[in-house]
Amino acid sequence: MANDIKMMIVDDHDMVRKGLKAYLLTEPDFQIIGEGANGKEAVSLANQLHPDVILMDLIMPEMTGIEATKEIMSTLPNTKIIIITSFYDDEQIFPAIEAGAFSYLLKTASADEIIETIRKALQDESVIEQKVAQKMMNQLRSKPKKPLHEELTKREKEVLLLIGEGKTNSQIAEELFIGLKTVKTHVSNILGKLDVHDRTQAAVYAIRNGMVR
Amino acid sequence: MANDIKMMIVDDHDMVRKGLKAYLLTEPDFQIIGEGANGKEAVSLANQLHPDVILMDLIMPEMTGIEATKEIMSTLPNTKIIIITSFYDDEQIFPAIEAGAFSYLLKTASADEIIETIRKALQDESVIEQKVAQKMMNQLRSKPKKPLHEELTKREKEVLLLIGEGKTNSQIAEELFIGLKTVKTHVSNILGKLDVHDRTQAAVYAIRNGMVR
DNA sequence: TGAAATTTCAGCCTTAAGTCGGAGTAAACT
DNA sequence: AGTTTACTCCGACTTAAGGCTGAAATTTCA
Repeated sequence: MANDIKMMIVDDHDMVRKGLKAYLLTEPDFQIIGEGANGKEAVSLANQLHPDVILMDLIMPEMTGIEATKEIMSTLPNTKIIIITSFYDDEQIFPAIEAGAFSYLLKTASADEIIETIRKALQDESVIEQKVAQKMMNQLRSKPKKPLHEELTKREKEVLLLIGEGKTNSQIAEELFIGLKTVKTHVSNILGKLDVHDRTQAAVYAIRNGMVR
Repeated sequence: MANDIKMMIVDDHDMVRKGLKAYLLTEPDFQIIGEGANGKEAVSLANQLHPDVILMDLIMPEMTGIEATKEIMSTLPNTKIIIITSFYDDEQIFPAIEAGAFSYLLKTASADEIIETIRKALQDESVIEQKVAQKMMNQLRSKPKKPLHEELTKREKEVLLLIGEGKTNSQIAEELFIGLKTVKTHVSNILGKLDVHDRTQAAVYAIRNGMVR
């Protein structure tokens, strides 16, 4: 029908797409016009099909949900993109919203929550899952100064990457062709910016935030 | 029916469970007798329901799939546990098999693959996804010496867990009510067994192998 | 062009981390 | 009973890590 809501589902797990479909097709006016398994597919499908709503996962091969969101928003800014991801990659929420995502749900959400989120999105109301919002608040409360992580410089990211691989300062110095003292300076700055107390915590942080691998 | 295959699905994402169900209920003799959202639920449900097959995710709150697998295998050793997890937590395969998992699939698997894997499991044939098997081979090739990790003792695992959270030796000592020297001894032994040179590498190892979180 | 940020490096100082060797106790296995 | 394994702890020693201060060269950007 003409008034049906046209939606796309983007997730690299076929069975998650099947599950979402099972959720959504209980609503008579919901129509699923396309499915994608990664960000690239999402972009090209969106440009062909012009969906009203896109349900999108974040972690996908080829192109992440965040990159895809950015691209889609640049050509189809009226599309409501709803991120549906797992509890374990929170922290991604700020980049996601910055990229243009409209709502942010967890995969643990119930059918009703998802359906409600979609309907609200069409009326320009954002939904951010309580758990995620809570985490946001905690993060903001615990370090009111730093914007989550004070942006690391390019060099600092390189150093952090090597820390996350378990390298020592002198190994890092060799690898980057700089002095040991310089590495120490970078490490000190990194620890300060990430608000952790030693390299091990920095490594944990780096891994948990997908800056390594 | 009496000859139906009784199955349980364990995953913390309701929509993944829905998707799997959609897959499985296309087979007339498949019967889903229970669903669980974490390892603890899996254990108690399994003890009540005695399923033939359990489809289990690895990363879950409360109790991981690996721990749950161990517990279930200790009381119901004839249960076929099939791990269905995402591409991003490979490396887990050795602990999973050690724990008693029978087959190991990725969430990207198709309906046919999953159904086939279940039928083979009932005939005592294991299935390990090709991509995963490939990674296994690579890992074995790169370190043929140690049996992947010389078994850590219970205490050592506790210590490693805390290292993986970025704790210092004295913090660990306090938390476990033991002396600093004792912690150092444990750390030294852990580093030796894991064949790494410092705690940061140990933390990375622990995270990558799912011993933390 | 001038200001600000980044990258590089130095010295000094403190402490956490890790190694080595030794040792006692309790529990588990043979 | 005897042996092994795990857990606990000690002392002495070496080194890597990290804090603090200061500073020069380079790049970036307004």
